[in-house]
Amino acid sequence: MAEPAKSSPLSELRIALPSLPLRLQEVGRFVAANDYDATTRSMRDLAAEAGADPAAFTRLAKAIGYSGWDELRAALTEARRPSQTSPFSARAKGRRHGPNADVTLITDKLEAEAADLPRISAHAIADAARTLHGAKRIWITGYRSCRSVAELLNYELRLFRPEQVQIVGASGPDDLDLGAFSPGEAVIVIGFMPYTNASVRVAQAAYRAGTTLIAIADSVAAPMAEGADHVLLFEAASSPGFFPSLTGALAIAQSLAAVTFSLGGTAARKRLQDTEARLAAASTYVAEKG
Amino acid sequence: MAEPAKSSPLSELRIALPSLPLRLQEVGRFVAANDYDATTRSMRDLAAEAGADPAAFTRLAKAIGYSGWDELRAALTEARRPSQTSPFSARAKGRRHGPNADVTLITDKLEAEAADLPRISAHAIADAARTLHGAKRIWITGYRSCRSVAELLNYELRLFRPEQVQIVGASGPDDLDLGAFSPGEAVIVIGFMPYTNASVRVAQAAYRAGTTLIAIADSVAAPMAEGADHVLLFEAASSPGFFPSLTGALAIAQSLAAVTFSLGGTAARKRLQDTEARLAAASTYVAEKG
DNA sequence: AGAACCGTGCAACAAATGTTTCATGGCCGA
DNA sequence: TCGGCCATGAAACATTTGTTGCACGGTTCT
Repeated sequence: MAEPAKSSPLSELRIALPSLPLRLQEVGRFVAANDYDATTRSMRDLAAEAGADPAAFTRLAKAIGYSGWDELRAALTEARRPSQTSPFSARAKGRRHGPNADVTLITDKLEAEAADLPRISAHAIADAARTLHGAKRIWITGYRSCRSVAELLNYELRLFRPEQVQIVGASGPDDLDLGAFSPGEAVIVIGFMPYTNASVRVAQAAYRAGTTLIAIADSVAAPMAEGADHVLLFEAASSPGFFPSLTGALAIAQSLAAVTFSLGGTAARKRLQDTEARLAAASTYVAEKG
Repeated sequence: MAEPAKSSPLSELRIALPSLPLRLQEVGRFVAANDYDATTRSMRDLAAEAGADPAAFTRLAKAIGYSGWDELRAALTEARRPSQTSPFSARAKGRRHGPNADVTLITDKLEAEAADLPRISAHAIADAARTLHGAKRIWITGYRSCRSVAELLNYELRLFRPEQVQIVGASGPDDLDLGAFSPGEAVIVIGFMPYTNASVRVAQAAYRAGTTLIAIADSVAAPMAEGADHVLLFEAASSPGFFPSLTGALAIAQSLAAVTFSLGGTAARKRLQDTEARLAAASTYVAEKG
């Protein structure tokens, strides 16, 4: 398992796709999108559903280096075969060094993050969401790496409450927004150790302004959690790697948005539909293929 | 006698098994034990491996109530189809509308996300990281909600490779950067369905420019994955909630950065220390209390 | 413009598929 | 022991499979 990994037939297909004739690209995409049917149903059957010529499948297979459709399909079925590789196999080998050290690192990291997720307090998130639901306005803060989480939360909340949500500092220096904080509003601060001075300043301003303060942090002792009405804890340091993990923080943010949306009921749903309709009208997204 | 509920073709088979002729029992057991091969390989092929007569398979199918082997195999194929069967029946059971509905939603969401993390391909990430390690320059793209993941990846990579990493469009319109792509560089595109037109444009530009294209997506059929040298898959839709989950994408990004850092060795470590020292000198962080 | 080329759909091909028939051999009841 | 029954394997069947040759239409190069 030391070699650069034999690429799966699907990735071979994907790599070759752009350099293929138009019609072959179509069927290639169809195969990639329906690879399970590709392994089970017949070539003519697939051709009928894809609205293409049966011969195109044979030609596609040959174009990406197989002797024919039969061989491509055989490769696909082998790739799909339920692997008997137990999730512990990688760990059982227990090699910390050598060519597989990277894979081991990733596996450990993912497993640690997966183990941390269920430890997040759902009750705390639900409570915080109720607060958000009642807030007149929602401010979101996160600096450095936490900025990414802040932006996702901002993005999702604005899908159904566009005028009431914004990132601190979005329209000018952060300091300008700090003065705008007022009671009845909610401020969300995201951070973990080492804590950024700026985030603590925001938290303190929020507290002094009498807003509802929600902290997403790695510890109740975090400085931005002081005086917070809600503290949502995640595990940042249990995962290996050179940098703390933000997976937990992101999961919290997503759940927070999901419950807030749920509390919003019909009104929120309508807002979301409006937003989606506007995006569709602007043809932001790639049209779905039939 | 009432007909047993025909849950799955396999259980039908198991029930009828004892009342079958000896030879048919053998074949039936073989099918039950190798149902994946039963759906993919041919009848004669199976017969050869089972050491039985091909006709026995037709007779088996008829004996348990199917019109022939074709129909039995079709039933087995449908039973094995991956998408519809969610690994967790949590979603199947009706969502409660009581006061605990929110907590249930969060718990389900976190559990689903935790279950998806270990399914991420560590090998694919390790391969992609090796590519990043050798890249002269790294471009990162992600639009709309994926922007958050893109920014985190950008942030972490810049900690130890500051001059060689940047987000597409960071210094002006995206289009300006597209022209700057050149071989030896790597372009990372993050996206999931529905796919943004802009991200597809970036992917195509990257492909045409001959850069190494790395796609972080929810499907190998994603348009930005076409022609990609590496595709890192995450599960976006398995988690409940009004919006797809980005937890998997974030986990991938973090692992990617971690392994790339690891490959960087001493040089990367030194760069990281320099960055940290600079941040400390600017007193970005709250001083640790003794 | 002419010619060479390529992508594409159609139709015919040989091979392989699932099914059925038939002959055989063993089993049990009369 | 004979006669009917049924399970079983081998071979012949019609169908479907994947493949390939061919002609048409469009593009590109000379």
